[in-house]
Amino acid sequence: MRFAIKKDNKNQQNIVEKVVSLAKRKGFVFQSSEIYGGLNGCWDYGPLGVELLKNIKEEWWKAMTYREDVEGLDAAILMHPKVWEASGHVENFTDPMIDCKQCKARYRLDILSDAISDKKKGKILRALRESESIEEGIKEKIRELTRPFEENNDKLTVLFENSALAPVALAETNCPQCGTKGEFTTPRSFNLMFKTFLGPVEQDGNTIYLRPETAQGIFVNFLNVQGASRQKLPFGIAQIGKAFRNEINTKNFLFRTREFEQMEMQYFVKPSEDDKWFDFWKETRLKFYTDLGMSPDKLRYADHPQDKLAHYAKSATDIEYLFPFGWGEMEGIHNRTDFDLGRHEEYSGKSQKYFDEESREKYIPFIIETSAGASRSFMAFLIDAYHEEEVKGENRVVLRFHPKLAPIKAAILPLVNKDGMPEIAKKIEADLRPFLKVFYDSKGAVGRRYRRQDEAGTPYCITVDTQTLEDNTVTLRERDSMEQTRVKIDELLTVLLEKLR
RNA sequence: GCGGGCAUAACUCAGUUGGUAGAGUGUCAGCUUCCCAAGCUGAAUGUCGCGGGUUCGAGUCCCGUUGCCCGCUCCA
Repeated sequence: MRFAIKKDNKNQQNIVEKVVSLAKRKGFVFQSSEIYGGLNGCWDYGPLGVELLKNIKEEWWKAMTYREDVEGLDAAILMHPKVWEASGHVENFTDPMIDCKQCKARYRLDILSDAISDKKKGKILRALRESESIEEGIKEKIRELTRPFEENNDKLTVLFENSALAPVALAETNCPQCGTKGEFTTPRSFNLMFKTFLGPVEQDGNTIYLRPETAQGIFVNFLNVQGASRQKLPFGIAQIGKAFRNEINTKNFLFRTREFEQMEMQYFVKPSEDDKWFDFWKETRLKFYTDLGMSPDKLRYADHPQDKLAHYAKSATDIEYLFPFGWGEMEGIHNRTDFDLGRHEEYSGKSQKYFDEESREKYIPFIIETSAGASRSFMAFLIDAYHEEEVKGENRVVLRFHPKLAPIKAAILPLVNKDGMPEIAKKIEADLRPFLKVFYDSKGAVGRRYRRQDEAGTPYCITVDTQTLEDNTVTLRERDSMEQTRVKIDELLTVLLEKLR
């Protein structure tokens, strides 16, 4: 999750702006709830966008589940609250944080509380009790909460833990770094998980979360899938789905959003074979992007240094793409060891061990995770495809998608709107439509229609012309080279299916 | 969360010291058109992001708010 910024790159930044503008105009991406002023960090996929996204997911799904050793899964977004305790998400992301307005230092509230001496806490308490600017109701609350700790200032942490009292207590507290008194922002929880309630009543006991990652749905189903599919180690479980993180900041168009889609595959291996499979998937996953036409020189691995690893990981690598704003993570490959299954065994009380027939041993498998961002890949494929070039003094904008990813596979165009050409073109459209996403366009000069398709990334245009009337052939115009060949109408589907592979 | 910039038609933008909202592109209808966006004719579209305020009068000035972009912070 690192993010390198490339400075002084106005030109490159322009490309994001151009792509965002094109994305809206052509119907790839719209801002969520735009007519109401937009919703921070949320985006909608339009007609072309949803096709591109679907194609990316489909290629990923094939790359994964068409293997004999990977099974598919689609787990619920809502999961038992204990899952997030076991995963560490509850523990690691519920800390209220505050900033000193003066020196901008940021503190976890409990750590700030620890940094204040017991004597000082007692002083704060006295100040609060005597203060004339505090409402009687809050004073009563202070007395009620602190009465049990009158003899023991150490327990006065409660002043900072209670959400009603914390702002009052902070007003009497000095910043440990700069010493300024009471200049803190209001405490806010930085837990990244979206909360909601199961059932109609909003109360503490029924709090549940929107999943912040899809991985846990796979972990808790490990033995279900293994048993049902009769897979033996090593094998994987693949899943595509939405995940939600209540990010503090959203950023860079689709790069950091609060709602996003993941394409995750968790590969379960013998503990001794973890390094081997980590390397295997690292290599395999990079190839996925280059096979779909992404520029190899804009892709790289970014290994996480050993001392910066997440609590669950033994080793980790990101596959990064060189976005116009710098290198950014598209996919993470992690060796999660036996951490996740071990924790779920501990928290659920259900054994998560796998019985290895060969060695006659029972053990918790290690997990190699490949976790790709569908939304981020979408953005990378879109930006990577974007090209501007000069053709006869004109600027041509063309999206050079790999044919497998192109939203529209072919456009059918009558050269002119007469002499029976539209009728023939309509017939071709009807014949192709059951097999391919095609588009019919007869409006304006043919050159203009070609350019419209270039902007949509359509790899082929089929043009019905005078010669068609004579010999039943059509012009097949290729997007990138703009070259034209003639193809018999009868052979069109076969030729296209071959070219689009 | 902090600091800075921006917000006018679908897109890119203009709009002088406050005085009835514009251009280009695109879109649509018709004509024209035999291969790479600029032919002809016509048409539609904006409570100038939203909410207040100042003023006889606000796209323009002030305050707030939302969104986008940049930097910092954050990103198990």
